[in-house]
Amino acid sequence: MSIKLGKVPSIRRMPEYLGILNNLKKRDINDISTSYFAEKMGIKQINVKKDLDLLNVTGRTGVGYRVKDLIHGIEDFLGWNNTSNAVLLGAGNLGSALLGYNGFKKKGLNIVAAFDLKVESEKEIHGIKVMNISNFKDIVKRMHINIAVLTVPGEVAQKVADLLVDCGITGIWNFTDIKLDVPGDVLVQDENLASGLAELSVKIKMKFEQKYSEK
Amino acid sequence: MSIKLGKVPSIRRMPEYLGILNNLKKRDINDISTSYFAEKMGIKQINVKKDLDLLNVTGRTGVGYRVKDLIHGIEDFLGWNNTSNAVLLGAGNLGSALLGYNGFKKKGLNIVAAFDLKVESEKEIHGIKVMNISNFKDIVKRMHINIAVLTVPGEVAQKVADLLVDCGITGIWNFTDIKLDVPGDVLVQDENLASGLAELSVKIKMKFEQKYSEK
DNA sequence: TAGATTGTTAATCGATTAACAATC
DNA sequence: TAGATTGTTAATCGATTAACAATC
Repeated sequence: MSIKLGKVPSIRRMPEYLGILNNLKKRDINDISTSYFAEKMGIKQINVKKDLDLLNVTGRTGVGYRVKDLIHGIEDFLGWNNTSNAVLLGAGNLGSALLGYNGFKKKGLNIVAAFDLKVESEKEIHGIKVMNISNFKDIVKRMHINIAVLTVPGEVAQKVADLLVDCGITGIWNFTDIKLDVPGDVLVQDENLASGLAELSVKIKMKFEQKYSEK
Repeated sequence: MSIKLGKVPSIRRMPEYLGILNNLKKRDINDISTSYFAEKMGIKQINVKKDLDLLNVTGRTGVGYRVKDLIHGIEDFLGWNNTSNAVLLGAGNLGSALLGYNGFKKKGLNIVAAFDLKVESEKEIHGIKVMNISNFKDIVKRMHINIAVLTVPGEVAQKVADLLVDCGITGIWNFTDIKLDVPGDVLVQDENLASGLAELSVKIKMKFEQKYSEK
């Protein structure tokens, strides 16, 4: 599906604003200006301004924005005010790590169950039930699941994705490095660790080369 | 440090090309065209063309590129042909998961040791030694460490980053959601899971709204 | 020769940045 | 009134896309 998103970089910055805002709230600070964010985040003030313009929030000229308004504005914008039920597929290293991450609920993601090909009898990891994948269809039918977090080994990723699609799941957060082949109405968000490492690698390489060309 | 990178999106796509290429190599396919990548990756052929133009590799008009040349070209471009030694800080859920990921070495990253605040006596996770962080300075001094993978809890992230800087480490792959405050010559690559989830959340929200406006 | 594909230059699009007016 | 900051429009920059020539 080709949804016209626009502003992807702005969207990706929103959680960082939210983190800063929640911190301010904790410290009972009620008003904040774009230049504060800019300084904290190491970006330009005008960039922050443009990002916040996407929200349905008005600031007060000469004063700034209300922290409370921005928090609501961003949660609204991201849809993090009403929680989505999610399942996790593949309770290996990475999957287990994600099950142990408590921050998801605050981010509108409620992992209700996990499934694995290898798990025989039901068990729990970090308080979340892990079942054999054969139970998947039943559970999904009973609950309203919006998102599947895919952390299975690459070799079975497509097969599991097919099952997800078959069960009517239309949002997949894909942590495998396989490019999934899914129908057009299924959303896939690829999370690729290697991209970040590639970026860092090139930066290091450039710094190194720069160092030696400076002599 | 403000290194002029240019082409960040292209750099981030390189690992995916590499994955496809290694697959082709395994299948003994020697030549490949840009349109093959485009189809596999769901992007435009001309986009692939431009990406490969960054490499020091020439194709043959009417035929395509040699798989072997592209693999070498990308590894060279990313600096993944000579391995960097790395340490990991914070052997919690995510840290342990990363220690268990075998793919890093192929990506030029060799995690030689891990450190944790809570670990008392030396132990091993996935075959990698985990020590108390008090041993950090000694170990780093003895080995040539280029990169620190930071997976500690947010509360101690800045403190640990200070230690890293103090020990002369100039490349940090930051998995915490804290914006680290480091000297200008230290490279920080932020890996922010929440950004991906934000993107997916907005897409899902838009799909939902679209669905109901279509009636 | 016809087809496929690289190589290269130009056009378009979108994100960032700049400039300045409006207003608390 | 002066200072700070939002609001808004225009300029710039970089990435993607288009077009076509060159060549195997």
